[in-house]
Amino acid sequence: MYKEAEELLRSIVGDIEIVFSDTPDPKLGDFSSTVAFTMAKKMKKNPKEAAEEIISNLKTKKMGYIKEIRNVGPYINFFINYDALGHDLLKNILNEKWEIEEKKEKVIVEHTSTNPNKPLHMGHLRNAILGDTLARIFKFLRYNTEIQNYIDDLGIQVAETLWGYKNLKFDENKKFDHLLGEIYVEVEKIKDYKIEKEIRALNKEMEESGISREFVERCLKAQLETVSELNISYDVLVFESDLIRSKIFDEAYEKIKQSKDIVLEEGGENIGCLVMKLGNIFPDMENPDKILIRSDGTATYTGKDVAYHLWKFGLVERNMRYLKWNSIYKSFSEGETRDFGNGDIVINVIGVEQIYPQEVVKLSLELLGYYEKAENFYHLAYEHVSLPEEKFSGRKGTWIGYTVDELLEEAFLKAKEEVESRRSDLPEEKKVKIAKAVASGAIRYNIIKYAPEKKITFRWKDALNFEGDSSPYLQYAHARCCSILKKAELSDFIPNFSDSEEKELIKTLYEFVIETEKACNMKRSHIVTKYLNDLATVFNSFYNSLKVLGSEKEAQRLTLVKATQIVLKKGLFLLGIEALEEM
RNA sequence: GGGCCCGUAGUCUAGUGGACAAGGCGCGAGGCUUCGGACCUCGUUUUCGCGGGUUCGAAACCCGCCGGGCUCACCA
Repeated sequence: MYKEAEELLRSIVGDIEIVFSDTPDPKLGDFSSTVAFTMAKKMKKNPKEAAEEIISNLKTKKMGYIKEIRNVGPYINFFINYDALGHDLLKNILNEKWEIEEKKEKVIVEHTSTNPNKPLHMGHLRNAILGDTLARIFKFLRYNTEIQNYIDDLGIQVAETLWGYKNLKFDENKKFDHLLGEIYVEVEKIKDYKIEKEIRALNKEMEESGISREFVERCLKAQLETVSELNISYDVLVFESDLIRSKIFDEAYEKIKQSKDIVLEEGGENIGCLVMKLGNIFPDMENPDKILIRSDGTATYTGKDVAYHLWKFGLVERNMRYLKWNSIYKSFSEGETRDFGNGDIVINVIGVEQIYPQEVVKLSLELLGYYEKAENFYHLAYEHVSLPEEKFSGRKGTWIGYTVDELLEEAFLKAKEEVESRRSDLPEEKKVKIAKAVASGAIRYNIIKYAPEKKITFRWKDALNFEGDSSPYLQYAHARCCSILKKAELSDFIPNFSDSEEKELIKTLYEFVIETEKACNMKRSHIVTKYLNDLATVFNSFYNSLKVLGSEKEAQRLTLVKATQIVLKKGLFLLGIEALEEM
């Protein structure tokens, strides 16, 4: 439809930018273009005359989904042939034909990547939800998509927790990640010089003998249980220890040394370090050099990240082996070979505080001559979730009381209460199922609806809001569709979409793929939530003012309901939210 | 100090050059003999942080301020 309008205009105005926007009132048209403003200059006329001239030239053109083109002052307004559009669109939606072409690029989305020594809290959750949702959008748009979760199993945080686990007494009956979280907070509190020394020794032992692997996996398993309640999963868990053992990092460091801008310092304060020279790129910085390998030969965080990304982009020969762990693969010392990594596009969901180090990783790709890879390296930076009073801190333990498990439990209780009061007729099992889906959906929606660069202050009132701009609002609209559809059979009809509510619904349904593509291109998933909320609003309005069952136009309205149900279900799936048939 | 991000009604947010700035929450008034009231309709409240500029047109783009945050380690 928009394509048709663009082609029509293009044939008159030539090569200038054409964008469409909604009109303020459907009486003026269904959508409009402002090309007349741009053309007015070229034609040396006023915009209104330019618009009139463009229209007069379009008069002779053949039109399909466009019924009429008219100018309102300088605006060129299009009227949609809803019968034609509705007929074809509904047919496609009912067959789930989205007309999306298969992409040849492989996309790797890395998200979560939480240290495996604590339970997930709201801050981690935003990361996981942003990543999972974006990956779902990429998959829907037919990209080959791989989701990675990077497990830093050799870090000092794990060492501290392992030390505490061995030396301190705690309630062993707790969920393992919660237990470790409390241990970690305690160790941070009591650690002195002597303990720190022991922890460092333990950390060294971990790196050399792999004694922490089982411990880390137990914690990871508990974390994965939590996110799976929110329909979040991964394709592969990449353990840092395996990247080291498989010598992928070594190979990557050899490669890095080949760049003339990454040098082994022979003097100065960084003597003995492998350093990325960024003076030309950041001339204003006091100390623009970035150390990748320390003078003692160990890699810095950024150094490891550069190496990891050479692997992600398929730029090292060596690979790891993998074992299937439930439905997810994990890297392991033995197992099968799999084609993980080797991506064309890499998206990292990492907090805003890492904008600079992420920029350095991108620059390293450029310095090594991989310009195309650098171009396809995206840091999806998101702002943090904070409590009204302070920030979440793993060390200080401000997350206690706000873990994802506690949030889920709280949301479930609230949802269960709602279901009880509305649907006491349902069997217990069903009520629980609905309450779970409502709780999980409400949490996901409440986080993904904000633009990533917005800070979120966590308030129970908002997180447990089941009305208005929320997931239950969408789920309810879907359940309504299902309820109607249960009462009648679909049948053929001759299109006659004459009511404004029908038209509005068709137009909104048409926008689904367009909006999803926009969300994908901009890497902003909240565009999808906005769209679905609009769709549900338009549908509810349609539902309230027009009768479906028993009306003269039952067949076509029923088909509209069916199409709405399918799009809502698909859209909710993109958000990782279950589309309930009743609630 | 350099770089980046945020500032839109009481409150939270959408809106990266177009027609009167759009929603949610809150508050107020209505709507089931009607396909499910987790809904709908109407009302309330905004000099889009401030001051310049560019443009036929600016919440959006440029410059300068103000307020808040992040960042500039051989830390992770």
